[in-house]
Amino acid sequence: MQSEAEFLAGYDPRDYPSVAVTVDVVALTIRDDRLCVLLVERAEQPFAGSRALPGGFVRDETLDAAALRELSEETGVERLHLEQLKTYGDPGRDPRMRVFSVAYLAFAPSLADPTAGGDAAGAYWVPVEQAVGLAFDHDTVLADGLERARAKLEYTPLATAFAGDEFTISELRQIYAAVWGEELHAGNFHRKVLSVPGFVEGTGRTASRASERGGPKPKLYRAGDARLLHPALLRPAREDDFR
Amino acid sequence: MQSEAEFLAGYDPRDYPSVAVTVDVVALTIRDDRLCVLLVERAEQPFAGSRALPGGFVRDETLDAAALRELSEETGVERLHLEQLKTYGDPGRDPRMRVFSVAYLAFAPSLADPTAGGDAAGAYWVPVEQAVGLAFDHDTVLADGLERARAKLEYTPLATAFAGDEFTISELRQIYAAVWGEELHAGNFHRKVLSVPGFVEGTGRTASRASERGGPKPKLYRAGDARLLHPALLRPAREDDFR
DNA sequence: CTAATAGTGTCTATTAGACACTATTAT
DNA sequence: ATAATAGTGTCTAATAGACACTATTAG
Repeated sequence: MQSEAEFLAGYDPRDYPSVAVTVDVVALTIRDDRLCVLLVERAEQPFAGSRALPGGFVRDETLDAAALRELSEETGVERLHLEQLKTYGDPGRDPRMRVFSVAYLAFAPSLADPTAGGDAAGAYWVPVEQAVGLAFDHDTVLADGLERARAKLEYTPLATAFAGDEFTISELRQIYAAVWGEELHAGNFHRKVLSVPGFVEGTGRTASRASERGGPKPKLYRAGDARLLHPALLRPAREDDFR
Repeated sequence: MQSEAEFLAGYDPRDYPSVAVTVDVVALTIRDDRLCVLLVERAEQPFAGSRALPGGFVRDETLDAAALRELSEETGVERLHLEQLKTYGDPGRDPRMRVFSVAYLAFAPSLADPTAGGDAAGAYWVPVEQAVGLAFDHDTVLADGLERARAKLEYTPLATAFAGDEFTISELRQIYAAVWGEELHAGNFHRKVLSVPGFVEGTGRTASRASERGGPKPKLYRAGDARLLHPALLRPAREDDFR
């Protein structure tokens, strides 16, 4: 039998049909209490002029690094949660060649408007309900990312990744409301968040100002050390989700 | 600006460095009340002679189809649950070239011993705790697959994918016990399963024989139409999982 | 007979959620 | 003053889990 070294010496990668691998990022943030996704306007073919998720070819780097790089090219990265979502590889999803796209999901605190960069003519945050008709199969990718985000808020403390370093319980509640698209009972939410060990920890400080329409000055919290919420913070059950 | 048609005519895929995409499958089943994973012994370089997850290069097909095909080559596929797990693409994870592996997770009912096929010298079911020292980064892939499987049993009815068409509540309980590695209280489990709408439905029939050590003849059930378990069937909480 | 299992009853502690209430602050 | 908010109290229904109990069957 051939040794591994002999095998590698005789191996020519060009014997195989050419494929490409890209990363695409579903980057989410909350702006004005609305869940928004980062879109770019494509300057290059294919789909020039269409809106798409930010992304690009993977270089000599890990997939995580590629996703972070593509995101950095569009927006100043601060604290950021980044996780792999799913890989899309149907033949024909890109007209150029066989392209596999590894999609990532990112949660970002509210940021300044992004700066266009790389091959994008422009980049901007768009409320998710207005993000339709995207290039490639990005409508599907976005839908999968939103479903993952909604589920993750239930059993992980990732909602804090949408907030700044310090936040109030009300701000956290508005994040949940924006992602889930449902109002949450303020009193019950407050008690629930504080009852989950490690979700948030008090800073001992208080906001310098109350909300625009009055009320006491709320206490400030920061993210705790829990990686999972136990018990979970379940979204209101809807019968038709189960069958 | 170039039209999309002009762009495609001048586009040569060979201008880009060559990469390959494979699928690897974490196929799980229950044998003798133990959770087992399907492994192959590699006949070809690299890692010839090592054990690995079954898998291979993606052809002109969807990723799902590739995973199903690779699995069929090793074992007779029956009812089977198949879902995408995660993509692994660190530079250097394959000594030949840049290889991205899209991992899949499969749940199968107990099957006959698999037949070796394709580039595998042999294929067999191995208890998961004995599946260590695998080729490539497959130890990591397996660990990720196991964690996903354990989590999915909590909030989906996928445990039924490990059972035959008809099964008893005790068989279902032993599936949970094997995947989670914990004994479950028989009485409470029984009541819980029947209380979740759509998890299982009665067949009206009864097993022809009781268990080996006596007891009443159990009723037979089949999988119901629920896609999610509500309320979920949570595994016993362990403090250190949360921080 | 003996021992194990299938399935049910009951009790307790925990939790989700509805509702109510007080104190505080912006306008 | 008015209205909205932060935070807490209380009650009810649902649930998880501990424990107990009966009936049934293999050996």
